[in-house]
Amino acid sequence: MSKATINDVAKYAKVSRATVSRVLNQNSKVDAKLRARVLDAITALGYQPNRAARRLRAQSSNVIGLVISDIQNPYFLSVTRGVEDAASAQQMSLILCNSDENPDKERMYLQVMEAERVAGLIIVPAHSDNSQDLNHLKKAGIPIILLDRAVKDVQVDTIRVDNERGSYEAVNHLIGLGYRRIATITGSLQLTTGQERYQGYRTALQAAGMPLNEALVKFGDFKTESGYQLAQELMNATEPPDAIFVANNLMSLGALRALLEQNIRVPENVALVGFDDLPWSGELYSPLTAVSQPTYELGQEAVNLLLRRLANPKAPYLTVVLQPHLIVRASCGVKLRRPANGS
Amino acid sequence: MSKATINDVAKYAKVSRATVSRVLNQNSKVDAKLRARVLDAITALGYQPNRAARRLRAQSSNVIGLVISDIQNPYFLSVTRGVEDAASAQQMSLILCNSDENPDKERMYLQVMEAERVAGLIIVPAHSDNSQDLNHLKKAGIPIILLDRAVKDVQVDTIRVDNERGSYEAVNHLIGLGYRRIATITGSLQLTTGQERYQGYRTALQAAGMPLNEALVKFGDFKTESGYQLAQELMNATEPPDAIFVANNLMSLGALRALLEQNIRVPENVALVGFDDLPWSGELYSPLTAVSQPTYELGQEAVNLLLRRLANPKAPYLTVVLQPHLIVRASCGVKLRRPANGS
DNA sequence: CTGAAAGCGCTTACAG
DNA sequence: CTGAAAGCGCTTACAG
Repeated sequence: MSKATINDVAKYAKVSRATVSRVLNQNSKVDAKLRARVLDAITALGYQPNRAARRLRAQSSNVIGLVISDIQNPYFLSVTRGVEDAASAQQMSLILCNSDENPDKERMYLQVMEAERVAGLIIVPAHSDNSQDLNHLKKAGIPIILLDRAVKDVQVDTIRVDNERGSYEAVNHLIGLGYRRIATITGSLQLTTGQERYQGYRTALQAAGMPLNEALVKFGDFKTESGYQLAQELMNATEPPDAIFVANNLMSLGALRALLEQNIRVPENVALVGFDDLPWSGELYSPLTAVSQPTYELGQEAVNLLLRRLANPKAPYLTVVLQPHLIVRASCGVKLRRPANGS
Repeated sequence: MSKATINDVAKYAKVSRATVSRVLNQNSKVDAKLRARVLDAITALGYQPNRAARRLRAQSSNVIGLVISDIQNPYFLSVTRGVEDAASAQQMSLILCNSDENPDKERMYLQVMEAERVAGLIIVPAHSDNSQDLNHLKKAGIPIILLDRAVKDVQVDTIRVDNERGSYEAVNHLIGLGYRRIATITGSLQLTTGQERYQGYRTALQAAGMPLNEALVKFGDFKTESGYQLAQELMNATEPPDAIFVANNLMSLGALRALLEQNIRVPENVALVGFDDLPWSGELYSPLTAVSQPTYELGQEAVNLLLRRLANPKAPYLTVVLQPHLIVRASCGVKLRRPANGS
């Protein structure tokens, strides 16, 4: 069965195609009788307007592009959910791509987004230097929202959390509990999240008058395996840390695995605090104290920023910063070090 | 800056639009000199073909629709990754929707898919009775691949795991360890996965000559909260079970949370085996013994089925069944009940 | 191998 | 309020 087109509907309803189009788009007045005939015809023929044709003609799209840097990361479950909900509330669809932290894949997908003439792009950039590609898209008239990470030399709307403050709080919490050899497993300094979370660690130490010990700083890549490796390195050193702040969720899981394998108890032998909460953080071997990001809201706000930009392309660029908050569970050793009712 | 079109490229390269199109689509011979001029023009103008126009004219699309039933479920991290990888290897993009287990949302999204004229649809159906919508799409010429769950009265390609065998193995493993009051928290019988996993439980009991005790059977909805609730119900009964088989990942996490809150030790007080493995199952409070599905392969195979169907629309419909396997960790109590080197 | 022309299914000034 | 007509940016027989 071939698909019904607007012509079929027009014939069936004995009106012009223009009238069918007007009924469909609801923005101009159509006589009630004609409208009824058109609606009948649509149901009778099972008509679905061809969006490719509409997009071509109207030069506007109801598709949002979403480029994620690592679709395996649970962080994006909730972010994507937020984007999807907000988009579908506006009758917009989502094209989803996974750059896999790979600049080449990212470039390819940006070309796809351009070719699709998406209404706008929400992207978690894979690196902080792709200003060229992004600016190209911007010039092509596609609004861009940067999510989670910033990019040098590109002026666009941005939504992210206050990473520095989040890790400051996490590390400060450990300091308050009396830990003195606090290590960090942090992310790549190529990413703004990596920079900012590392900075929060340093600021907290500094504010407490504690020296920065380079032997206690390990740089990972935000993936599970590096958390696993680096936790081993830290614990196998001659002077291991008494606490570790891990800069994202996957590395925290990797670190936890390494500690378990070596029978190092958390928090008795070493305390652990992570960045990014997980829905199952409370059910982990050592329930994880973590900096929780409002991930769902991050996704929603990204769409809001996009809608705002679409409504007013010349509006000044906005950076929206959401606040993370520390969720205290057992892995930081709060029960060992303080009374349970401690503030 | 307005976008370059094929006309601009043609003028710049001093050839016809047809020639530009031929260079772009690589399927017919173009003189090397002309080709070079066209390629130069494309780079010079930063030209990206408009996919909406191509789709309209060529009546073919390089977009795959993916409708997921619950995007919050970690199960789909890996499935989506598999689909994405396989699709991008074929230069195809993904439109992602989340039906949220809601038949109305699902229907709406199926309409979107039809309107987008996607090349094909991969769907995890939200209920087993939407044959009407799916058959409509099928008639409209859009190939459908059912993932994970079957639907009544609709003949299409299907990819799923052997759910009955998976839960049979899980329950049989518990029986082999000597448990005698084995409860199950299973999913809705509206879903084939719910039916099949429940059936596997019953078959295993039956094969062992054990009676089915209805007090030990609880029906959830595959979401965390129901696992939490039903585990409480089971453990608060006058005769609680000595083991629980939970029919999916989220309910397993919920059950684990309930047990932790009540200080019920796993597996010492009650053993736990789940369906669906999680990347962090080994780092859970009680490392979870679980039936692991080949989720990534499920996603990839779904795309393969789709490509096969696209290549040969009249081919007989296929159901591909992948085998799950049991991963034994601590939560089933294997160490309590058997020597560590037991087979 | 190449170009002129038709047409995919819509939307939108334009005229009435 | 309604219809005839033009045109969005492509691809693809068709002719040469």
